[in-house]
Amino acid sequence: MAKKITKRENDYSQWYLDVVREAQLASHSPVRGCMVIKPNGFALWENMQRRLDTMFKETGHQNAYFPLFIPKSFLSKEAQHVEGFAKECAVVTHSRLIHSKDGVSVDPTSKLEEELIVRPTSETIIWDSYRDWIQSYRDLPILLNQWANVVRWEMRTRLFLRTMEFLWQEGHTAHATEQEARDEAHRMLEVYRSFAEDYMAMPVATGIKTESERFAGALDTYCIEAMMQDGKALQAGTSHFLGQNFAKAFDVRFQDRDGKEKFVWATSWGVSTRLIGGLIMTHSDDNGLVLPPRLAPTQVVIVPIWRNDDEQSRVMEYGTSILASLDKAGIRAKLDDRDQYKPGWKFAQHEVEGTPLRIAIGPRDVDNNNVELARRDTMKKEIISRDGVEKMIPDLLETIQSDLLETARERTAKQTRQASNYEEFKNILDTDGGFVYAHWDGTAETEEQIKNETKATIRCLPLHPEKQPGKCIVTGKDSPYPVMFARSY
RNA sequence: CGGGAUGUAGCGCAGUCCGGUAGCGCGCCUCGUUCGGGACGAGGAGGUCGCAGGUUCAAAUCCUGUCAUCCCGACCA
Repeated sequence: MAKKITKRENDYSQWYLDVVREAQLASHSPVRGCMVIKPNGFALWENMQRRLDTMFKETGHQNAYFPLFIPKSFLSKEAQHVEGFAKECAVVTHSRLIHSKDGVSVDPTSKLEEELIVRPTSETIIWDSYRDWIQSYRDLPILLNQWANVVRWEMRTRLFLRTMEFLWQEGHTAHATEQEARDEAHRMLEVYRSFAEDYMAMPVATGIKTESERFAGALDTYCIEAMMQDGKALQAGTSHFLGQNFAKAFDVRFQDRDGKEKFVWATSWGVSTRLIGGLIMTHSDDNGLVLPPRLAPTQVVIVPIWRNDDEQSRVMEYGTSILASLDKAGIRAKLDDRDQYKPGWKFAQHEVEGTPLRIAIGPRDVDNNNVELARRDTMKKEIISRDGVEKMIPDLLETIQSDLLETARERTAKQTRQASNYEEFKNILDTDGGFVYAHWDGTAETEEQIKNETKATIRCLPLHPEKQPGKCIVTGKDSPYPVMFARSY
């Protein structure tokens, strides 16, 4: 079984690539650093998208769409923002090809007056529009989201975790008051936290980024951080309080109730296809992908078993009725009736693709009015009565969902440690990795030193710090509370 | 972008040192037997050896360049 997948303990990176390939989620494309998302992977993304989209709508947001191309001049309007993205932008300089000896080449006469940047994120082009949309406090708040692709010219890429082009959603909101904008940034962080935990079954730490880790152009960046099986952290989502930086850069003002003209307050927030990488590295095992039922494209697969035509028709009739029951119960179920594959092959295939539940039915089961039920997460099998299927399966799927979260929580808890001095800190990172809480003196210099010496960064500071004074593990200076470090993806 | 490794059929690999016109396993196609954990037999298809130059009578093999992937650094969601 699962002979094509490298064991995690042997080579975690290779295991990850093997799972992505064998579960047919994505493959490398002819374009460096870009990926082809295959139907299995995209179906998973669609389920994530659908749920997130609902959550955005429930919190009062609407979808819109802004252009892929951003005039170069827009990007230079917010100084911090430019600095953050300048090194990783794709630039469109020409608009035409001409025939040449080797096929086609760029027509030098088609050079653009103003070059266009392929969006690395859309703050600038959106705030340019907001200037026209906002005159009065009555026009606020604006609560928009867009589903889009963005491009960041990365040096080193990994499928889903870091690709040059990726799919994401970016929320961009405009508010009359600072408090309202801060509340929005927190509200969306909470949406991300509950999506990660309740749907992905991926426990996350929430917190606030240090100055050096925060989004270019933001005053505060809030994040959800997840711990992967190999002890490395993954930034899974961010929500930014942008203050009035973009309003000032794009001159977006409104007249308030008091008659005065004021700059608008802003937030932005996003999660990307990187979440799929997090999902894989949270639950999957040496047999392949493990998917949480709430997001799995197929929640239950029915594998029929037969030896001859007579058995085939009996088993298929039985399977079809079970499929109908599951459909009625609102379960995403599939009857795998492909005749060219044997049952054993199908078992292995659905296993590697992460289908949460498998029902196997053969002539014996038809005679006894039974089904064989197998859980992907625990690999345990049991025989149950067919009559209980439509009642039991939905409950079992929810059990799997909560078991996955619980297992991941326990693992993350084991991977979360305290370090009281620098030696211990380094030792934990070099042996087990994971989240390490330690005292820090609050300076960027110390943060930088720790990063250079240990490769660990401050993943986040607590949102609601409790006083727990101590001494910085590097400088010995006073620290009000420990902060969370980890090596990260 | 720097250091190391790798690139040969859809996937995994051998062949490269010592140049002589490409092979193995899985998968794929046909037929038959099979079918409760990746079936078996027989027959068959599939590769400009990552790409581009060069050396040579002759290049998967030697030389140069380039691209991609993996690992390690710098950068990042």
